[in-house]
Amino acid sequence: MKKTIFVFSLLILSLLILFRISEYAFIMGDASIELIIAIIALVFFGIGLYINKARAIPNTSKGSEIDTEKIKDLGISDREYEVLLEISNGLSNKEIGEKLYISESTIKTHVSNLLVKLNAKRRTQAIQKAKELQIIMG
Amino acid sequence: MKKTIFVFSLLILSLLILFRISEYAFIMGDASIELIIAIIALVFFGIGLYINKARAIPNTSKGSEIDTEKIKDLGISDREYEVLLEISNGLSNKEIGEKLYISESTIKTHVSNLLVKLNAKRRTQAIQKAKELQIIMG
DNA sequence: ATCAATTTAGTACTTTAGTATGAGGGCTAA
DNA sequence: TTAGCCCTCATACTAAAGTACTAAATTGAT
Repeated sequence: MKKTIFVFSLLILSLLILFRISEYAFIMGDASIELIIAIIALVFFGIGLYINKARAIPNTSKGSEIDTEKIKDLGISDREYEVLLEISNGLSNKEIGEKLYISESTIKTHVSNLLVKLNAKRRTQAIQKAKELQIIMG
Repeated sequence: MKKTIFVFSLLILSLLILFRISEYAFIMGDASIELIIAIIALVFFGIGLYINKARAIPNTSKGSEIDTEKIKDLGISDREYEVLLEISNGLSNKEIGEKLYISESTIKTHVSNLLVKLNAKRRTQAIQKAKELQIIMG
């Protein structure tokens, strides 16, 4: 939700800025207008790409966005979610610790909390449940 | 592949057309340049959206089929594949054994073989690699 | 400033997972 | 029939994973 708002704000902002640039184009002369148009085309092309990247990558046909709300409902903290992602990438506790620059011991704490919150007995089950709940991508 | 070529051809064509339009803009007068820029922005925004949609769809509809050939190429046997599926369902070795009516010890053998064949160190990594190879569904 | 939640980390312990090896029986193609 | 793979199971390990605490520093909100 916040992301969508952010993206559209950015879009509007870009529009305003580009109109500003187009005013300068009058001063600079007609020769550079085509270049500015090309830049505008590229920028909006990029924005178009970015927006769909955020919502088009995942598993099934349409409703494949990550349910940020559900993560909060489950009481999963930011750090716990990071750990969850690394678990689904197949990393061991030790490897996750090294990647996030914290001790393996801390990872164990996070994992234990995750298992309770996801009602899972094992990390593999946590992966499966997290996918069902659409809080991670398959 | 053909789609990508088509899309990029369309992109280049659009660019040429838009430059043509920009020439008319000189004739039409400076007042409409901002409008043309807006149109260009919108068009390329749309193209950006379309491209990612075009590559997101095959990722789901086409890419969600199981590659039976690859399973054989990896030398994964029928029984091993069954075990792999249960692993991705989050079951423990003991639970898999009970479900398939064989001992946990046998499951361990299958799992060990799977890990070698999938070049994985852990069962979680095996899940991730199996997905990458499209031999199981996400 | 205080309260609640988060993040970090430790110890000590139990439980799964995974490795290495051996071994018997079944099926199939040469 | 023999060579080769597959499935089964076992023992004896080692290595991860997970539990159950305790506890301190940080941060955000009231």
